[in-house]
Amino acid sequence: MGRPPCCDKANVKRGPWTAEEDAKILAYVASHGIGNWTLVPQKAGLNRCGKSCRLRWTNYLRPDLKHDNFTPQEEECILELHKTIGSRWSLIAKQLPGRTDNDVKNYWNTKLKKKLVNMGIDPVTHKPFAQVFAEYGKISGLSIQNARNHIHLPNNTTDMESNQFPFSNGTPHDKFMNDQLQLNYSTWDSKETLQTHSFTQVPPSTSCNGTVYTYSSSFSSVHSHVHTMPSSSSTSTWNEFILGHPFTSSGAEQKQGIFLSNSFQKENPSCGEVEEKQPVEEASAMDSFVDTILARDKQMLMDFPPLLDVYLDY
DNA sequence: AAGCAGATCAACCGCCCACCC
DNA sequence: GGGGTGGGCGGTTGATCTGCT
Repeated sequence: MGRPPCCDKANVKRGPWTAEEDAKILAYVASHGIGNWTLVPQKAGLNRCGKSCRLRWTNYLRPDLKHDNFTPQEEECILELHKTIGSRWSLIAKQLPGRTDNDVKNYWNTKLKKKLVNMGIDPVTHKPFAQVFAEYGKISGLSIQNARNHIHLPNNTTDMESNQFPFSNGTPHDKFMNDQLQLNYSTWDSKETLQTHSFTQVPPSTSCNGTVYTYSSSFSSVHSHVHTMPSSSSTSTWNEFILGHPFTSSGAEQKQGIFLSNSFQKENPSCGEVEEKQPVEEASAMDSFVDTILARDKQMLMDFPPLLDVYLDY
């Protein structure tokens, strides 16, 4: 038995708000303030769901909202924060005065995601597609070339033209990656060095109120990295490691209280709580995670030999 | 000018969590 | 401690706008 609906959906108005309804919300908030939204429709004389009233207020009517286009500086903030904490739109929006989570989310989905894709960067991981594909092979225990064979990375156009796509779990991200693979295969070459990207800090003239981050791409070789990971003798648990990892969303969430209040905010008091610029090593963070998973997997197989007979396919 | 496709964004949905009793 | 509730959140939908043919 689920939770009862917050209102009688059959008898409340839905869809676009009229100026008259907006005026009622504004008048109500002006005299009563914000809070107890379930009572707002009744008290304000609106035939709307309370939740809908709250959304209308927070996303549109709030006097402190900006309704103009996103600035390049705001864009850089969003990119940097999304790279660090993922699609935590409300957290990102809090760093952008006058913007709502809905604004940021829409801007990301309609503009920034495409922009990254055009740059050859996977908007989910913020890593070059080539690197993501390479890691897919790595997770499967395959070399890049074998990965290409295993997941049908394109040696030539025929694979792609025959619609054999590697990401086949049916998740939205898989579908997206397949789409991007299709879009990018013609220029991709596994022998080519992999593309990495990083933020370059530009002297603080404008900014997300201070520091400008230029999202740039460059071609370079991919290096393996030595990573910290929980050893079998470590007192920390695997779960703690994952939770504590700054580039997993949960880890970022845990740490946001720390990094969001540190140096960046000092330098950028209003845009504020953005992580200090990370150097190129950041791009390897996901490598670290993947490598660690693989190492742990290996350890498990050693600990539990019967599992050696089981084919583990991620 | 009409029709269509893609882009945009306001609004909704449903889940989750913190808070209160 | 546990259940109920309000509010917050991320994902999704769909109406409208815009540009192209």
